Amino acid sequence: MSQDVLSIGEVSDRTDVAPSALRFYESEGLIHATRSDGGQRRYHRDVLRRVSFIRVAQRVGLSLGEIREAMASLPESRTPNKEDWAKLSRSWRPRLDEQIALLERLRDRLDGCIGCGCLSLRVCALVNPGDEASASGAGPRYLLGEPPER
Amino acid sequence: MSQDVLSIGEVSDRTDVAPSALRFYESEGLIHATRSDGGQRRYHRDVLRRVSFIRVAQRVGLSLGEIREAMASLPESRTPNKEDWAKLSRSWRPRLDEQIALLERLRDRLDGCIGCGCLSLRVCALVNPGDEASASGAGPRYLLGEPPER
DNA sequence: TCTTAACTTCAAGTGAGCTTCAGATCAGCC
DNA sequence: GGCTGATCTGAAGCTCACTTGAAGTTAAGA
Repeated sequence: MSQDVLSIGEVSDRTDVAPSALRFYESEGLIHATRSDGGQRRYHRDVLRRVSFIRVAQRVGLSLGEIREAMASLPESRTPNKEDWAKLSRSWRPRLDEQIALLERLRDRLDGCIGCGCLSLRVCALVNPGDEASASGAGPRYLLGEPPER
Repeated sequence: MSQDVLSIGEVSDRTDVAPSALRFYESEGLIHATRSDGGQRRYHRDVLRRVSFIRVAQRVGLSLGEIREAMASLPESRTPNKEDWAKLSRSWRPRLDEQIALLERLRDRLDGCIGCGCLSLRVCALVNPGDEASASGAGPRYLLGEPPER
């Protein structure tokens, strides 16, 4: 088949994404397919990039909903080009930086913090890393010099 | 109540973990409680540390099953001390390092890779970061200098 | 033409990690 | 003793991201 259109099996083989997942993505509005005379899915090569984008975006931590939203910003009037995709994924940068920073904090504080009483408090930055208020406000007690609980 | 034993509400308040989740953890064998005469759960202060450990371990990416397994290595004969917990969490270090490295690779290659044709191939390291064979074997095509697909 | 692998749909199932609900009981305080 | 909020159990429900199954159809190669 492989000239201009791809069957679901070919897309599956080339993206390493199961046919069932591709059908699921279609049902969720993430990818699109035309149909053969007999009703089988026929994909434009473009879908390979979309599927790959989905997989990478998932690794970045995006939900399928967020990914659909992100892809909605691609140009509809023409096939998205390299720069369109690159622009889209550059927007992940802050998110990635944040995630990396979180993991590094986790790693670097592990030794000093895990065993201490502060872990039993809801204000600890390790336990509630997303809690900005606690991080800059009340603050992790072990950083503020409060005695551990026990 | 707060002297030596804690009610489920108190544990919930202090760990910011819902009572339903605490019951669930108990049913999964992750934490333990004694009972009052009337049958209500009574927790030893120790449970605060266990619950906090569970939450932090989840952030590191462990499943509840792995966490249960990890905690099984804690001494049963005595209340685990700071060093016991610290030792346990130090074992996360390689895992954290690995995760951080993965995200950094992702971040650093994003610009050069996302838009390129290699993303449609199953060998791309961004798409299949866990695939050791492809990473060191066939290798990401964009690194090997193959022309992009389109 | 025949064969058969690949494809179709729709509904139901999976697994992780909980939450919600209903109806009943418990515990702390006046 | 009585009130009221906290807690109990067990079953069912939920979200996410898919997979599986059944029963039937299509399409590519000999």
